[in-house]
Amino acid sequence: MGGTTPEAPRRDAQGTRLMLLEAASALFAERGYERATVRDIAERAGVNQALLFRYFGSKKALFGEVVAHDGQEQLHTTPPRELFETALRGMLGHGDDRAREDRALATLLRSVGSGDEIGTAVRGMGDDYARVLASLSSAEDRGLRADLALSWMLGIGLMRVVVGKESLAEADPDEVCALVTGALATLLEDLPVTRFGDPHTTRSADLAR
Amino acid sequence: MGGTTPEAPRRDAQGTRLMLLEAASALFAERGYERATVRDIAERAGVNQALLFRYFGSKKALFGEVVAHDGQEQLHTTPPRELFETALRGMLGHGDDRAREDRALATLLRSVGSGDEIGTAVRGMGDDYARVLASLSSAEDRGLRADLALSWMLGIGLMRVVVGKESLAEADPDEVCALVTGALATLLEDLPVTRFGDPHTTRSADLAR
DNA sequence: ATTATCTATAGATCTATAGATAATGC
DNA sequence: ATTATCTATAGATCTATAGATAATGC
Repeated sequence: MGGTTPEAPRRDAQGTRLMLLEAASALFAERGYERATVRDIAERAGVNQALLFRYFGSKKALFGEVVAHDGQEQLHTTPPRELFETALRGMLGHGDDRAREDRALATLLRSVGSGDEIGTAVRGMGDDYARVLASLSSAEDRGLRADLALSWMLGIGLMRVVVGKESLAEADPDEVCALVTGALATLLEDLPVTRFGDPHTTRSADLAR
Repeated sequence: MGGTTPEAPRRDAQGTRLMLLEAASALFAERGYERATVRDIAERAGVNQALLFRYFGSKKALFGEVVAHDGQEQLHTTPPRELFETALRGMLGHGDDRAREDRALATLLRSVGSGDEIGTAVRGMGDDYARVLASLSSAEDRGLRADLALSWMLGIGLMRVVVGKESLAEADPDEVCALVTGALATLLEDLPVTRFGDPHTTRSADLAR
């Protein structure tokens, strides 16, 4: 996390912007919109908090950029068929070594109930995920089925990341994936089912990172 | 909702306490812990905000009482086998005519990410639900399976109540129940499966209220 | 007299801005 | 000279408390 400081010049608007974006991405995912204060974000980025407003205008605008960027990143780097399992494994992984792509849904979760405008920003990301998942079914109600699958993933993230339920936190991610994808096979017929202990399907998502 | 004002005496500590509890229950479910301010709660109860601190000590303590009470109410009035579908239908119902029992999980959802102490208060309720659901399976990993089922219910509530996804909001509750309980049949073998259009299973939960 | 209720306000945040300071590029 | 960065602070909340006011019971 810290080792890649790119030896930036002392005055670099573009670099400072990126530092703020990265710090905001991490803190929003960690604490949600409201509890991540602009002062905390600026401090983590190593700059003064006034710069946040200079470069992004407002806290809300910064949040919008973070959500859009992080969400798109995971969507664009993951094949549709693997999206569900990749995102699910991102949720099941440990909070500390969470990669940037995996923050997107955690940010959504932790920012729930932070006002309507935030909800709107967050809804766009959910829509993008649901659209991809809907392509995995040919049923007439595939939109509903995709939303149900996404709901499950978010619910698991909710229990794991936010509520901190032990049985989910300590469970073998392979076993969780197997149970979930097995049950979901009736909903999304084109979803690859993780078989418990199958080295190919269980590894492919990990390698994709 | 409003019509049952019991013509209370003008000075009634016990009555005021209950008014505050009811107002807090509604507002916490509507906005979550942080966005429901003590002033809003007091105003809704029709009393001065200082009384909230007199009768409950702190906002956190009030939240704890609300969560404990509302959660227990639904758990005690619903048979285990019907708990999942009843709670799920409570999530799918409209926000306005939400009954008191159905607020419990909505409160949990909207208060996500509101600090560790709130998370702890809320975790207790989740544990109670999970314990009941675990009794519906005889598998060795029934704890995990129950948590996964609860996760799904919360995730659906998240999409429906908080994110406001249309396809879930507008979908026929019967159809949603059928899809979910069908997929969950592999997880909790003792869960009654809602068949689409079956008058008995689809009504029983509604009558239970 | 007791005590439920209200007034007034302390004290702690948090977002956002105006304007001063200082590091760079010419 | 330009502009990235920082200082200082306005202005808006929100929780919580101390003490005044007023409605009840004896």
